[in-house]
Amino acid sequence: MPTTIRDLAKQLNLSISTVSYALNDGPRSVPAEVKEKVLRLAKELDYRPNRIARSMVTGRTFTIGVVPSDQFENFILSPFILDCMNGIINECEKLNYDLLLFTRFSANEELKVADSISDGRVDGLIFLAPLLGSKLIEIAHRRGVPLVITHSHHGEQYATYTTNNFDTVSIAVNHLVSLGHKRIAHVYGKQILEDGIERRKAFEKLAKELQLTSPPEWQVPGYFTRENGYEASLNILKSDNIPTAFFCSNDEMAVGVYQAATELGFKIPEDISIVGVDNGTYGSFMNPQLTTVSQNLYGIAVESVRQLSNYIENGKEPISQQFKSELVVRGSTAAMVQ
Amino acid sequence: MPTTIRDLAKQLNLSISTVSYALNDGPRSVPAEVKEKVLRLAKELDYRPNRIARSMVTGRTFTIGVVPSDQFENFILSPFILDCMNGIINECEKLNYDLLLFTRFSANEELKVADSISDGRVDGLIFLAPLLGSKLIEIAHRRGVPLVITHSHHGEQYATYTTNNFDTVSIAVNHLVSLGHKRIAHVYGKQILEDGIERRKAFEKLAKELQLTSPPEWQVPGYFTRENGYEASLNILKSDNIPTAFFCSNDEMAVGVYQAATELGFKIPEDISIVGVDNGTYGSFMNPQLTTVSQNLYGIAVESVRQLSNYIENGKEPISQQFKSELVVRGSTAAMVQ
DNA sequence: TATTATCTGCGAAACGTTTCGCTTCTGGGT
DNA sequence: ACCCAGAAGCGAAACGTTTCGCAGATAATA
Repeated sequence: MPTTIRDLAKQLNLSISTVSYALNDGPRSVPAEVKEKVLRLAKELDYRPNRIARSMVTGRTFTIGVVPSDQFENFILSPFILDCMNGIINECEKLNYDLLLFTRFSANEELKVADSISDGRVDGLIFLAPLLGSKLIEIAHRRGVPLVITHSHHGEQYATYTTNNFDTVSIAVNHLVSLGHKRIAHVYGKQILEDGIERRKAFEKLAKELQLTSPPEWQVPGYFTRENGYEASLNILKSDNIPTAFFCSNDEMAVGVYQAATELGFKIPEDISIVGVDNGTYGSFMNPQLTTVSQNLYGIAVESVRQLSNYIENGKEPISQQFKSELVVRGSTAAMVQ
Repeated sequence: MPTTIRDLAKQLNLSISTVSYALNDGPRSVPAEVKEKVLRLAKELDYRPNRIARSMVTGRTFTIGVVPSDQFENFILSPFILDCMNGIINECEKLNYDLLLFTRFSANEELKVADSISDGRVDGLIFLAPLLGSKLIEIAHRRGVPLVITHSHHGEQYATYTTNNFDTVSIAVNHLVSLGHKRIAHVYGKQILEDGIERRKAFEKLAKELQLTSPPEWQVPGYFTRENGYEASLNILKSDNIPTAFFCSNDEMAVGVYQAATELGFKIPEDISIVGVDNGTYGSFMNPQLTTVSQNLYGIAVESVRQLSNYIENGKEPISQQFKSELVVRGSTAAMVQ
């Protein structure tokens, strides 16, 4: 029972089309007085256009869909996602898009989810760090939904916004090496996420090249979560063979290492140096503040929205981009004392 | 050019209505063979119903709108919001709703935002800790959009999901008192948010009742952000009159106090005890882990979604609820040593 | 004055569904 | 043999917009 354009037309003895032109300032002109009359009545009757009906005919929704990585409850809105979302949200606000957050990521219903993200409710999709095996992207692409991907590649045909993981790891490890560390452990991330896999490979390569001491038992899975980072590092720190530094494939796991270290009486950075990856906002919450490699999560998010929108609006193909990582030295790393 | 129901009908020499009944299993029956035929072709042609068109006729969107507090860039997706959103998202997944995140909260465009949240795209709205002066709620209500409010009241007519702020503060302060603290500072939150105002009043009342030492210069604005919490507490800690404990109206400000204290060489909790409010997930990231009063952010979010959905689906009026606060003792508080 | 543009405005189609009202057919019960 | 219920299926209305094709009136051009 909200006011419709038909109500306005009837009360003013005008045709629907004329009213529509008046309300939208086009695509045809209407005399100023008519327009004023229409707008006045519209205001009086609290008329607001039904977006669903408009979408029906225009095919546009002015909504962008965000598809977070499926399958991991903790990943839904992790601190990592928080920073991505902040960028997406702010840019969407600027570009006048709203955001449809897809919440049904249960892996066992992949086909349902696929239908859900391509049922006409969004103008385009942003995939946030999708899992490697996920078929969602391929399906959405085949169905002609404009899309971009962050923090993962998925083949040449997609526009992706990423950082170079080898550089990222290299920056972190070289920072530690420059401080005199040679005995370095690696808490690595999920091996079904591109970042997890690549960073692990990078660390292995660098360990060899730089002749680090990092036996297999020092390279442990933290699955990108604080809890697992804690457990994995606890085992190492309890053993009789202890590294002088930890490289963690993301900041959250670094938090876990902080806890394990503190619990066992190690001082950071005096006894143990720790480096993370991401530079999430909460890294500066930590005590001491975390040394990390910035991924520019915010910037990546912003750029992906921009390119997606530019494609939707102007048909300009989005261009993949690789962002630079950057060392952020804070309080969790220190030079070795012999 | 996606397949439509009309395409299916044409290819099968059936009417549109019959195809619709077959696809939806009702509301009328179709013979098993016909149904099978339809479903097979639908699959073959990758048919999926257009949700926009369906919404057009059913009036339902199976989407819930989330309206974060307007006006504060930092508040968009603060750690506080993170925990709320986690609850909302998980419950929406269960109940098969998707989430429309309204990102256009610029206060100067309040009317536009009002139109945006009531233009037919959502079945209902959740307001997250709305500002006290915001007219959005009233407008949406008047327009007949089902809505619930978290972390704020806005008059009897609304369903609200909150905690008792007096209890919350009382729990925190009494914890400190029981540890022997009498000299307590308060870093308070935004005074345009109900929680900010009420907690401040509660602290003032309690300070009087419990005969605490807490001069005006120890009651400082932190605006619910880390940065401001840092600055406000830094001033106090630099003065020659120093409290033995800080009560912070949320966890984020407590982080700021941690930093100020650490920077000036105070040890937590040996020199200074700190209590926060919220029990956000990142509280346990801190070192030492933060003693705080749990607000059950997650539970509040879940319940608000449930009630909203129950209203949408079954017309059952949502019932306001006040949640219990709970002390979470961790490492940032300790007994006074004389 | 005759001819063309330009301005107003209307009616109707279209977007892709759901669902109501009808008609026709089938089969079971008297 | 007759009646009636139920099944099967169709056509069309409806949801609320946008926009195209027309037509009549008015103004500008020759």
